[in-house]
Amino acid sequence: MNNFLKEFKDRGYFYQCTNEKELSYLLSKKSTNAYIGFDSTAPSLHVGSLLQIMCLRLLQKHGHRPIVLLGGGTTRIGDPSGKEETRKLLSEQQIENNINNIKRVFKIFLKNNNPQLKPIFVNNYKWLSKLNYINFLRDIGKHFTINKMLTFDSVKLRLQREQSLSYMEFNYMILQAYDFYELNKSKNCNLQIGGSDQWGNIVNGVELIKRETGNHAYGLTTPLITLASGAKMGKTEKGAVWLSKEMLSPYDYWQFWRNTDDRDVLKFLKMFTDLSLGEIENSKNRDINELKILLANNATEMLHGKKETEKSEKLAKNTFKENSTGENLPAIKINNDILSKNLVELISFVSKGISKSEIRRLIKSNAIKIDNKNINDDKHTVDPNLFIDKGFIKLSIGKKKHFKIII
RNA sequence: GGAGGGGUACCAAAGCGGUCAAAUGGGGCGGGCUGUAAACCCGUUGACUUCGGUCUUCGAAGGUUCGAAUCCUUCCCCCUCCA
Repeated sequence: MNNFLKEFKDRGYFYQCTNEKELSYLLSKKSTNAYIGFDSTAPSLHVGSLLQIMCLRLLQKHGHRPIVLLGGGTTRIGDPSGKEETRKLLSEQQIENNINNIKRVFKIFLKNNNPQLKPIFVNNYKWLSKLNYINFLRDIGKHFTINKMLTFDSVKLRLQREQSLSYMEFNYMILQAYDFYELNKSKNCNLQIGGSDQWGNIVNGVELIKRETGNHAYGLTTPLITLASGAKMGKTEKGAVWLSKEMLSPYDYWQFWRNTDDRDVLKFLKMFTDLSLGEIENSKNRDINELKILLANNATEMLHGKKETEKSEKLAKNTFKENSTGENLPAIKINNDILSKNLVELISFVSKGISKSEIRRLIKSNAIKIDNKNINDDKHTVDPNLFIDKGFIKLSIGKKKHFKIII
């Protein structure tokens, strides 16, 4: 088997594939251009797309060239796959902004000095917006039968559930197939990768290419990752795990990985780090918490760089080490005025966004510590003398949030 | 176009004149256990509060009533069925 495909499988990226033999041969024979389309409905991608990004990275590592399609065209339509209801339509401006933000993530993950392997960015709006309806129906539409389209899961499920599926959405798969066809012609792209829910769309593209041009193109899908807990990956209590430091701080990103379920750690090391499979195999018996740190460090470094990663690791150590004095925590400056008021006011100032009622509740439920000492009186006023020795106090809210308070 | 069903807190879903800041479940938060995991247990989950209370919520706006999430009117939105 081709090296790329082998690693693809060994890392757990593989779900299914059209004509594996031929694809394997193609990938061994020459450098191939492959594309993945990304949804541009949000200003950033989140961890849910990370597996796809890792696929492109792996591709690049094996000497193939990634094409990133940021669907300005299809985002305007909305993919019905896996969606229970019609999605909200976005304005042109929003989509453009999203695309620009998302590009930055790829520039990080797919950075490469070899000009032959640099990612190619394409926006399908460029060609989709130029389509002429009549010509499109005649040239492309003739290859699609409604009979077949109705059998695709994305369509079937919506119909079964008696949920409305607009004609617009119904056309999504044709447009995605057309994208592949277009990229095959203009960028010599012979492979499309996607999540398992994209299978139908991808196969349509493969067939369209075959019929229109006689070329052989291939599709490869990745499994849907579910966590050991059964939940979908990528969402936490705090919302989506974004791949942008504006939307999720490097520290929180690090924490996301650090908090991986025991049962998922090895799987994630394979999927989301560059550590070689051999290395991972050898570390198997290491302490589980060490492995989580290894995972967090590798994953965070890939996205946010070494410096931010080291900072995050250090901050984590500081935060969770019992009785740490807290000097390395992020500092928050307050003034004497706030200090002279009670604790509720102080916390309210430090941790914006939580209500005073909530703070009172926290205080009553023993969640608040000052210099590691519990305070459960909501009328407590912080003694300014505490600042004398060290020049700051450590304020803890629950076990995971700690602040260094300076005057 | 016709007939019916529905919009309740983060989500799902009860309530159908006062005892409703609104059952229950999920999620969140906090505590316990522990390993920043899982599982489990407990508490909590509108805001403000001098802890006595006060104020604002049940699609929107009006109205009836001592009193409305609950009744009436108009409007907006969603869904199903028929055409």
